[in-house]
Amino acid sequence: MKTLLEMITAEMQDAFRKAGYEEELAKVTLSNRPDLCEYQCNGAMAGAKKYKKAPFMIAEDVAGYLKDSRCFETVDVVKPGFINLKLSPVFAAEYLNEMAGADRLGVEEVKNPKTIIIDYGGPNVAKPLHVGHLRSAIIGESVKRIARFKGNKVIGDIHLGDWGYQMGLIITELRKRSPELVYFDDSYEGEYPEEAPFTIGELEEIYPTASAYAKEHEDYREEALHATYLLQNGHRGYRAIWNHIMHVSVEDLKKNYRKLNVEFDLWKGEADAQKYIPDMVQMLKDKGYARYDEGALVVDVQEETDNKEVPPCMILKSDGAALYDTTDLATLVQREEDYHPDEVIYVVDKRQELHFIQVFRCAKKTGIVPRDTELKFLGFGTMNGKDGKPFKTREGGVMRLENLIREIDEEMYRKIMDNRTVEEEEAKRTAETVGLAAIKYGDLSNQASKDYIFDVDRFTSFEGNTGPYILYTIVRIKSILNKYRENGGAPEGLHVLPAEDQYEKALMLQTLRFNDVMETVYEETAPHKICAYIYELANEFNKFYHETKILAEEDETKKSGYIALLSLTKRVLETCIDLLGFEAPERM
RNA sequence: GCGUCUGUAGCUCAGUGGAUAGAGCGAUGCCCUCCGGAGGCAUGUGCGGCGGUUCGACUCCGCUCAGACGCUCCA
Repeated sequence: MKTLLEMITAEMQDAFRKAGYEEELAKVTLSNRPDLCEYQCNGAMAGAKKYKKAPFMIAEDVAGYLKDSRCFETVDVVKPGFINLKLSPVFAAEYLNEMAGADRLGVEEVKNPKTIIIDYGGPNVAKPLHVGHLRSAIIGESVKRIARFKGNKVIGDIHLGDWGYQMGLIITELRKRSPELVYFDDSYEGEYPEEAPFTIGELEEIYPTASAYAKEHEDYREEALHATYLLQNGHRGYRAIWNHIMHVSVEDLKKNYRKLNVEFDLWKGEADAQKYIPDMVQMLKDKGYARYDEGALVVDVQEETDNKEVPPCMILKSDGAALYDTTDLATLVQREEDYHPDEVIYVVDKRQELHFIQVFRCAKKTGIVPRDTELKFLGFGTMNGKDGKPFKTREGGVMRLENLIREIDEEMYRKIMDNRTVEEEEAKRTAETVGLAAIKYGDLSNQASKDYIFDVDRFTSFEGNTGPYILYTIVRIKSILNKYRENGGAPEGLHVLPAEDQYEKALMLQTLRFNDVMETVYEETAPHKICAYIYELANEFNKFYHETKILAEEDETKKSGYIALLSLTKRVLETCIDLLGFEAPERM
């Protein structure tokens, strides 16, 4: 179904046309003066110059043709030339009922569904997830759900960092500690053990140790680099270790992402792109895109319109090794072969923007992806602590994701136990549900591209613009609907009735906005606008709730209208939080 | 040095070229306290600065100040 703005804009266009003005002026927006009206059109002012006519006159002409519209209760022309609109309560109720009966609450799918790949600029294997990985997971998951909701085919690829120097480091450190392992015996020709010679815990300790050691010891570093080289060139034993590392790491990663309610369709990584590199490099050379610069193979991506220098895209180092430019390009080759995506969205730290500009340009220029493939960079800002500096543990180290989640869950658990007496088991589960909402909402309610301050106290609060507040509102509605059911009522199939007071109308108007909000959210890839919307919606509900006796209403018809409105509000809220990537408990 | 991004209330953040720039937290004082005491009202402070475009600018453009970040062989 059409969004509300589309419907009333159509009415407005009709009126502009009938009054002899061009339709383009007939843009209707949400009012910024709720005391005066609900929706407004400012087109008369914009048209004043063109028609050499006072805006007020134009507005009056147009308003004359709106008097009979079924959409509006009032149409006022004000001061310079504003056309102020109030929605007809009957029309609003009709719209809401239509929403309630439609698929996806009336949100239309896109006309031409796209195949979209989301690249989460993945974590490195063998390193624990830390807070830096939180944002790409949370934002990517939400963007994925939003795009799917609009009818696109979306493929999420974690895109692991599984092929670089860190692998060489781990192998080297492992060799130093246990040189007797068969992987290091070059004469060994048998099968390698199925069991990995380390646990995830050990792995997580090995990497930082090796990394630190290599910085201090040049020969060790050389060895690690050589091990990396051997691995990448098919050393049997190293390849076996690599398989172990992957297996152990991925299992652990899956466990952690499951806790975040984040899912990937693909667990590809840099290693998967390797086999595409040689042909790609050859192509770049053959077609004359690549040139040698100080021994390195590069592709120029500078464009005439640039007002700054854009360094060339580096394909091979002077020693012949591939780099991350190379891998990202080869990954695009692979994706083109496997999925032929219409769009690839990279949800990565915004500091990588220049790198992706280079890769995108190179991919387009050299035909690795077709011209009309959209390559989007969705850069997110840094998650800072309360001091405004990058988030750290109290000791100043990198905060592990598990610990952060545990901290939040414990805080939620305390609050839930304080509040009311629930079984410990339920409180624990609820704490996890609410805790996740607190984290995700805290992150997503900020614009993705900006740095933000992660404030545990604020995010876990049940008051204000927080996840828990939204969940509380949903739980409250659920509770009312359950009571209604217990008293023999059936919330299903009821109809919303025209609003009779301002609180009911306000709640209806806010609920109505859902489709328009989703339009904007999708077009702008802006999950934070969902947050802003449901916060307002929750507020409107709570005001309505406070002013209205719902279950105690004696007029059964009226009561059924309230229940229908609450059911719909609940569905809108639940749909929205699902798009944000979390859910509401039954009680809290 | 060059470039990108950010700058809105004491703090954390919204804000679609339009009318009187909004929330939350914190502060002060009230009200409600009933289907879940996570509710409502009132008071106070603000668009970094200077110009320009426009009938109209937090929003677009230029300059300037401040902060963050990035600038070929690590990702």
